Amino acid sequence: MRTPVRESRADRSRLAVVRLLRERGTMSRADIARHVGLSRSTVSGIIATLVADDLVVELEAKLTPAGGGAGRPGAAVMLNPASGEAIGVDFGYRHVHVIIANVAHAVRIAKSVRLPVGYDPGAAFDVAADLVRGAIDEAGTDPSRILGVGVSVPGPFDTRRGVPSSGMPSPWAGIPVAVELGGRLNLPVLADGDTKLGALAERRWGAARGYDEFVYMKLHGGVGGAFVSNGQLARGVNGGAGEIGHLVVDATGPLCRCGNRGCLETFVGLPVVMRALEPTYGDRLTLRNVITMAWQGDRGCIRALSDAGTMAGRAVGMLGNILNPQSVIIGGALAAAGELLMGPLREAAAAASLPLAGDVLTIQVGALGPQACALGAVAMVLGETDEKLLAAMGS
Amino acid sequence: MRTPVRESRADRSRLAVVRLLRERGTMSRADIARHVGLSRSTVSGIIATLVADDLVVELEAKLTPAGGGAGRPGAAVMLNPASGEAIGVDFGYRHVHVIIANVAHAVRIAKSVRLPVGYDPGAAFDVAADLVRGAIDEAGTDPSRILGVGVSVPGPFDTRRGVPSSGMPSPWAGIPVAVELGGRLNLPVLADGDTKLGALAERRWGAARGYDEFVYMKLHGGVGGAFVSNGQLARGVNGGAGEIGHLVVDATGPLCRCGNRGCLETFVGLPVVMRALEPTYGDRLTLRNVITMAWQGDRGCIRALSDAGTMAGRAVGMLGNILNPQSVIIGGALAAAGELLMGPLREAAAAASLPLAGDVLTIQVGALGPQACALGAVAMVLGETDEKLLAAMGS
DNA sequence: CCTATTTGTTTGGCCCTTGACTAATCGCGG
DNA sequence: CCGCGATTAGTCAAGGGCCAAACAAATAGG
Repeated sequence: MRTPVRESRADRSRLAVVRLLRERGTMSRADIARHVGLSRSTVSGIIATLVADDLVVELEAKLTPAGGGAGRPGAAVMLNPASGEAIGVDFGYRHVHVIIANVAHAVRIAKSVRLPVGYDPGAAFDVAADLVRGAIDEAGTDPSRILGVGVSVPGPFDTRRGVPSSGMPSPWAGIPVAVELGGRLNLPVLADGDTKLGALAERRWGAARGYDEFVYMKLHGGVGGAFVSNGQLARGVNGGAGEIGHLVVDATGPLCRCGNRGCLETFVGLPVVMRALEPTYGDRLTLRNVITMAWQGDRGCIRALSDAGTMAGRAVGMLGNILNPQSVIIGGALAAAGELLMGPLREAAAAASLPLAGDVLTIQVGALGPQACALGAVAMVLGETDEKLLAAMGS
Repeated sequence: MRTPVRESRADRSRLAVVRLLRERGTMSRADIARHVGLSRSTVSGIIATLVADDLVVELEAKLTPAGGGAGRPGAAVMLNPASGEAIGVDFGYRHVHVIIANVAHAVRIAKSVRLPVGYDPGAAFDVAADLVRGAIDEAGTDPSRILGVGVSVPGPFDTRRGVPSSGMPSPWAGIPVAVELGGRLNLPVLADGDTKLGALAERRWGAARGYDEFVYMKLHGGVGGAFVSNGQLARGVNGGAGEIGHLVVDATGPLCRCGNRGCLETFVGLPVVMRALEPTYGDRLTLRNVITMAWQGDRGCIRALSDAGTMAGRAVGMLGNILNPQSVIIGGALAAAGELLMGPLREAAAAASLPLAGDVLTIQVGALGPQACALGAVAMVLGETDEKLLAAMGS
């Protein structure tokens, strides 16, 4: 019971080559052959057809051979940057981010608009659609060259049904995101959960490049995450895999809206951290303020960040013990606190880790910052669109 | 950098067919073609070569066509049971189990010997080797027809290095199991961790048949487990993935040898349960006694099992929330307590579950009982041996 | 009996690999 | 500086694996 679509071997090979080029940028034909598992001669043929279709260009630059020392240098080939662009939309905790990137995954435009906390998705679609149109204008891109729009939605996402999962009460639950935004933009739209896309982006272009076993942890308005094992993103049955916000880190802790006590989300997460500082500093505080004040030595801010780090670290330790990843990548707005957060986090994680897991585990800050999820959305579009692109060119 | 071994497409196709037949038993050619993704004509050819090599036999029995109603019935083909047998050895908490099964995965012999708790692996190898030789004699199997021996070792296993992982202090840590037993038996030996093999067996022949997202939880001397997601077993970097014995279920609980407080293993697990009953019942109690006494209404025994179930259920809830599996399978000796354990377990799991995860999660007792790990060892041998078998026959 | 449906087999043709060959570079010794 | 072996990249011809399409066989249902 495989995929019922009958795609020829040739098409799948072309697809594999394009995907590889997308991930690695420029490569020689021999390099491609090694990575994709085809022979050099076959790859040469495939590249020839791709060049004929203007999907791939050959550069003058020569690449040093694989052996390092001697050997004929390879001719660099890459995806033709002019062959298309993809748009990433990230509906965040209180922003919408939009980026446009070309098929070589170079970001050309990045825009952002602030939204009120707890905004209504319906209104946000309108804002996002305007933002996207503005970005397209600004980039001067012909709409026909846009391969698609990827959307990052907060919280878990049910990929099978194509809507945000309706577990916790959320304004996004059950909203057909792709349909809503697709209708407004008249472009193909794909959607997935923010943490899954963040992990995808960090794996392709960020701190988890080449990792097959890692955990992505997003410390933001809420707390979420994603697990990659055997090089594959775990989704679970409903898209709930990786959702670590309600992992219990202290069974005697405060009540959580989920009905348990001491969920990670009751200790970490933007609103919790800010509320802890509110009695002292009032409610006009931003996270950016807190971080700079902490760097300047403010004890309260330091403590708020360090407490969050400690509890997150406990969760990291537990996840490390049961998943044994090579790395845990910390993303989300709180990650901007750097060592103020990561120091206590690492310490707590080390204390909770078994030697088996802890000895190999590295804990890193994500490399893509606030753009991670939007970049993941772009990556999703580029990955999913390859097939259509090739099919269209096949004529 | 794929696998450097160059195996021809033809070999891989043959392998896929054999693997499928191993999993499903008897099938028609058309059925195989659908499942393995090849065309009917190609499968016919492959089956012809396998029949010529005596690896596959065609039965007189006819199978009803896929459409249900009309259509020519298919000819049933299956692996030739006479083409080989595999041996599974399970080093348990205080037993060694040995089984012999043929390539159609029918168990022909099952033997078991008791060992002292905390036995020395060196001595256990001798016992196991004797047991295996005895089983071979009893089965009247020609040693040349034995494809290999699979060994199940307690605790995590580092597949890359081929030895039990050396995280917690364990008499098994670092022992080259395959070499030790292979030297004594002069047969090819493969080894892996007990929980990984238990999960493999439950997935192939037991309660998790066809599941691509599930958690296996072994409640035995220690507490361990395994995660399957996207149809693949998670191993992590060191084979530590799935090791849930030190998942913290109560941060204020008793100290654990790992240095944390309230690990699952401090509440569940055979020694803990028995020790709780020791003041009242003395130390001559066996788990079997406890279970029968509990069924007869003994409040102490009921409570001991129910307490274990409750704590295990908390862990199940947490794992369900972060992994979102379709099922959690409970194996190990404690699972024999049935509803006495599972009732409280299910209740605690339900209380801790988020709706997103809990609504789809089923919690079941493993179907293979104490043979699970030995059967997994057999499955491993059969799976790994296919390649050699085909290579040898290719001549 | 006839149609619809599915299975198993046969045949021409495409995709891919193997092996050999040429091209291009590095490192070495002279 | 030049020549030469070693090594790698890219291309070309021969052959094998696999598929699609057509066909024969076998059954259910009307």
